[in-house]
Amino acid sequence: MRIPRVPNVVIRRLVLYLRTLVDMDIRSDENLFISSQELGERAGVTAAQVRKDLALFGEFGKQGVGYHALSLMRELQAILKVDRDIAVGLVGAGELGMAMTRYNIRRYNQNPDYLFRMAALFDIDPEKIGKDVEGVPIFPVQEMEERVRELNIQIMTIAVPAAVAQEITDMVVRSGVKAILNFAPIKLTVPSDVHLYSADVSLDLQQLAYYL
Amino acid sequence: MRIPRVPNVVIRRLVLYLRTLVDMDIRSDENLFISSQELGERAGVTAAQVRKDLALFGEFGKQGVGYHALSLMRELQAILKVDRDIAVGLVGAGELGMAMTRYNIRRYNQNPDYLFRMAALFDIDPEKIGKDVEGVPIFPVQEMEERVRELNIQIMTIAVPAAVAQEITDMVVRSGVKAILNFAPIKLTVPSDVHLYSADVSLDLQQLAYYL
DNA sequence: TAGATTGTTAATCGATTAACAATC
DNA sequence: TAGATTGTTAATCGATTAACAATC
Repeated sequence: MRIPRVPNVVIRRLVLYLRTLVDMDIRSDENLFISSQELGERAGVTAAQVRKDLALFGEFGKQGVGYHALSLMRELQAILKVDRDIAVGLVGAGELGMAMTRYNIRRYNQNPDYLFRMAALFDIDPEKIGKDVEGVPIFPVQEMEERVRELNIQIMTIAVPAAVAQEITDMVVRSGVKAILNFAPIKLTVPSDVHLYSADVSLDLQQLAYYL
Repeated sequence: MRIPRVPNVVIRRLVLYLRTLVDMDIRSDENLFISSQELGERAGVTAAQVRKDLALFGEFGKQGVGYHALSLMRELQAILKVDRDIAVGLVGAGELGMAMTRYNIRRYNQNPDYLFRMAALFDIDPEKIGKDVEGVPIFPVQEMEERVRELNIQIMTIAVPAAVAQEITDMVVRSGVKAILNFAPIKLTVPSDVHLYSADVSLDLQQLAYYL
């Protein structure tokens, strides 16, 4: 099936639908069907939107009945590519980086559907290098290229100070990683074939302040 | 001046413009003017968009010259209400919560333009209650309503496990806080007069996986 | 004055919602 | 069969971009 260019917002919503299904504990009922109406309500979007989004990728529903919940969950996992193990790296083993890493590891261990596996941390501090966080080794940033290849790291998380974030990003790009999740509060520049998403707590806080 | 309903995306961009100006270190030149063209380039949006966004709130520019950088910065701070001290609370003094708190405190101490002041943490763990994180006290969640009033907490950050996040949110709402930043990976429901923004790392990671 | 850049209107683009024939 | 709900087309809505007169 030919998939047209998919807007970013649609992907964001697919992730939401998937999480809604996962949280519903649908495995308890093998034969559960869910309508676009109900899925929409639970995810916080309209029924029409749900149908439109899903229709972009195929025909997953049955008229008069709805969507087979378990199948839809599997389909969404496949579309979003979260049905396979994904090795994740993190640069900057500071407070935030450590917290993120532990958080991720915990989810990975507790939830068999959560396949983001922390594979390596990178830092410049000689004090930290060689140590590990719950079994995840800390390597010197100089070894990034080598380790990315060796461990097949597909997503790199950046949690370094803003001042060095661009420099580190360039390194990550050179190491061949095509997807970056950035926590540094600064605008990063990457080549067009690299996908960057920036999560910035201080932007979020400032945004909220407007509504006070 | 009458301000029309402002779309959320515009607020998001205003925050971006403000940060761009702050990062430019414009204080070194009292008389610096910046064009919508340049500001747009630095922030990653078109010049027309910059002008349109700003025009929603007033006329800040000068034809043929551009915007007085320092004045624009002050205007944006006022519009976004980040020109005054804002007391922030956090529920869930776990790993992530602690990391966020320390991160915020550090920024507050280092940057005189960053006015989000961590005022209190809340937790249920008797081990943690009574202790403090870099001077910020940890209170029992039961005292939330009282402490919010006493400390004039305006934004509450939620960093508790997903399982109790809605329950805690209801408490936050009862305590009178009108702006919530949520880190728990779950859809929360709040009354329409409460502003909620959810930052979810696992959603971000899943979204990135699609582009692999 | 000449050149540059704003604020704003009009044109375009894209995304959401409504509606309904098809069909389980 | 009757009722329900899909997939999809058409209508609506909103946001972005282009263009340009006003003016510093």
